[in-house]
Parts: sequence; C-alpha cells; structure tokens
Amino acid sequence: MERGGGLGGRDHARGVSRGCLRGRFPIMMPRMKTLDPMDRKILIALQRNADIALEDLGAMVGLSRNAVWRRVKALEAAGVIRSRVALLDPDRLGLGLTVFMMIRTDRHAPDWLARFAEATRDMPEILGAYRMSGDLDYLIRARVADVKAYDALYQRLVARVELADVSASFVMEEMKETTELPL
Amino acid sequence: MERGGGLGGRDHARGVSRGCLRGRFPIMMPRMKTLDPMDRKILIALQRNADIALEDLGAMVGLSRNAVWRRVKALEAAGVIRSRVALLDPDRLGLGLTVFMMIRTDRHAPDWLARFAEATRDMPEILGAYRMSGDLDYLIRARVADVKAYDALYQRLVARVELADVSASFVMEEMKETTELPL
DNA sequence: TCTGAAATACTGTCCCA
DNA sequence: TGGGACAGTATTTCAGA
Repeated sequence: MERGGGLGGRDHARGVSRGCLRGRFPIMMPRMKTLDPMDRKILIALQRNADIALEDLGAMVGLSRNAVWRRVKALEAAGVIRSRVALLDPDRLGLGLTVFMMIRTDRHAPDWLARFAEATRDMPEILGAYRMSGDLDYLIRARVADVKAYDALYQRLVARVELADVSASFVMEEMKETTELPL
Repeated sequence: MERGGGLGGRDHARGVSRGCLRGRFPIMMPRMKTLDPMDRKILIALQRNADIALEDLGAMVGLSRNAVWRRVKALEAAGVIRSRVALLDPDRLGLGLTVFMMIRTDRHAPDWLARFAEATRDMPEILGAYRMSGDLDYLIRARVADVKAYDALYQRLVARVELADVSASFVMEEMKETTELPL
C-alpha cells in the first residue's frame, strides 16, 4: 500500500498486471515516436517555463491535463527532457563577467586531453568546454566576477594542464543568452 | 522603463508575450540580504534540479519545509532566481551541431548594431550573442542540425545585416555544457 | 491504442504560536 | 522559525471512443 510518489524517480511497471510482455525493446529506452506537433508545443512551453501547471499547459496546447502529463512523462523517459533547473541571475550573484578562452595547442596525446577534460569539468566557473574544428583547438566559456577572478581561473587551469597559446576575449555585452533550443 | 524582471510565478499571463526578460539594471526589488550559507545551498540545489520537493530541499539544507519556501520566494522576488526551465537534449531533437561564429566588422553605427541585435534575437538557432572585447567584435553561439543547416542560418543572417568577416568554428566534442553558476 | 473525467495522495502556501 | 490547516496540483484509476 505504500505510495512512492517521487518525481521522476520511480518507473511504473507497465504490462505486469496484464501479463503480456512484448519485450521488443530493451527496457532502457522507451521508443520515442517522432515528435508530433503536440509534443513540440509542449517542449516549447516547458523550455521557456517549467513552472507552469499541467492544467494551463494543457489549455495551451489543446489537450487535457491528463494527456499532457502522459506525454511529458514519455518525453522524460525518452531523455528528450533532460532535467528541470532554476536559472539564476549571474549579475546578482557577483558573476558579472563572461569570458571566452580560445586555446591552441600542439599537445594531442590522449593523456593530455583527458587531463584537460577533467580540469574543465572540475572547475565550476567553466560553463562550457568544446573541442573545435579549424585552427582553433579548444574553446572555453566561463563566468567570473571580474578580470582579476579570470586571472585566478587562468592560473589554476594552466597549473593543471599545459597550455601554450591561450587568448581571452571578454564579453562586453550579452545581447542574447538562452537555453531554449530551436524547435 | 520599469520592467520589473522577476518571474511571475503565480499569475499565468494569458497571452504569452515575447517580452525581453532581461533587465540588468540595479533595480533591486526587496532588498536582498547578502547570501547566507543557507541561501547558497538552496541555490546550488535548485540550479542542479528544480524538481525537488520543498520537503526534501529543506532536509538537504537543514531547514523546515516552510523556512525554505520563504527563502525561495525571497530569492525569486529579488531576481536571483530568474526562472525555472526544462533542459532538452539537443541530439535527440536533431540538433547535433554547435557552431560558433566569430564576427569582425567595421560597421559600428548604432543603427547597424540595433539591426544585428534584433536579428540574433529573432533567430531561434542562435542561443548566445555577445559583443566582445579585443580583435574579435562579435561572437555567436548557435545550435543547428548539421553543416547544411548552418549555411542556411548564415545566409539568413547576412541577408538581414551586412557582415564582412565571419568565420565559423564547429564543435567536434562538447566536453562540458552546464547552466550551473559557480556559487 | 488513444482519450478525458473523477478519485486520491502529495506538495505548495498561508496562518498562528 | 516550525507545526499544522488548507488549497491546488500531480498521479493513479477507470471507463469510453
């Protein structure tokens, strides 16, 4: 009689009561039908504001609260909806400076790359780290308080992994910054 | 010019207006006391997972459900918590390619900049647009399906605003990508 | 299969000590 | 601040197209 009730934690065993297990798919990944227009609308709404009530979301896309709920759960299970997070205001938290670090290197040994990847993962100021095509090898996107804080970040990074050519570009004006994917 | 940022939270605006959510003027709403360790813990938890129940969040930071609720509301009112959103998986949505566009220009007239800003805001593939310091003038971060889709994006952009020198760098490997600010 | 409506359990919100 | 009462919401169950 216990009720789980956790969000996103428990999966509801399906098909056990009926006894008809198709067993076609590995349990891991519930198949995702191609996104129909309804799913698209739901995703568009949720990636703009995940606080919305199912009732309102349903009204928005023209579905009952219940149908929407089932679709959302399916999208979560399929991994399309990865998480729900709170977006904070960097300026109000004293993180007024966005900096991009353009990195060129001749070190291409797997060991070097592993250390670099680990270092960027460990440093919370680094929001994004990318291996690039073209003449630029790596690009880092970071948030810090000011130029001084950037220098500290830079020092910590080069202390962990050898970087030959690093050039920093500071963001003067953030004209756009969103997590909303084009759907 | 009084746009009280913040997230609505309670009232669900009927017509979803496409307004700009970003007022970065120091219009402090209810005065925010300096973040005490409790607030920090709450923010850290919420920017990692906003799905958590107040009960559990309280247990996590060592406060009652109620006290946590009050703090969260205060942080929202102060604009520290800007919104809650769903994070989607780009790959599962057919957006497998991240591209950075490095832009240099000699056009520095306010009119040009206004058109550029408007164009980037209108194009949903563009996730970030930044005016930079240094020899690089502007940087754009975008998500598209593939190189062909990038070219379409590029064509649409240059059709709207004159761009002399644009060089694209494609992301081969996304080593890190997070919305969690360092707290 | 899919849907919507009602019933239930839980969680956010408010009031009071 | 914490405890409890209330209201609103998510989740389950059930019946129907």
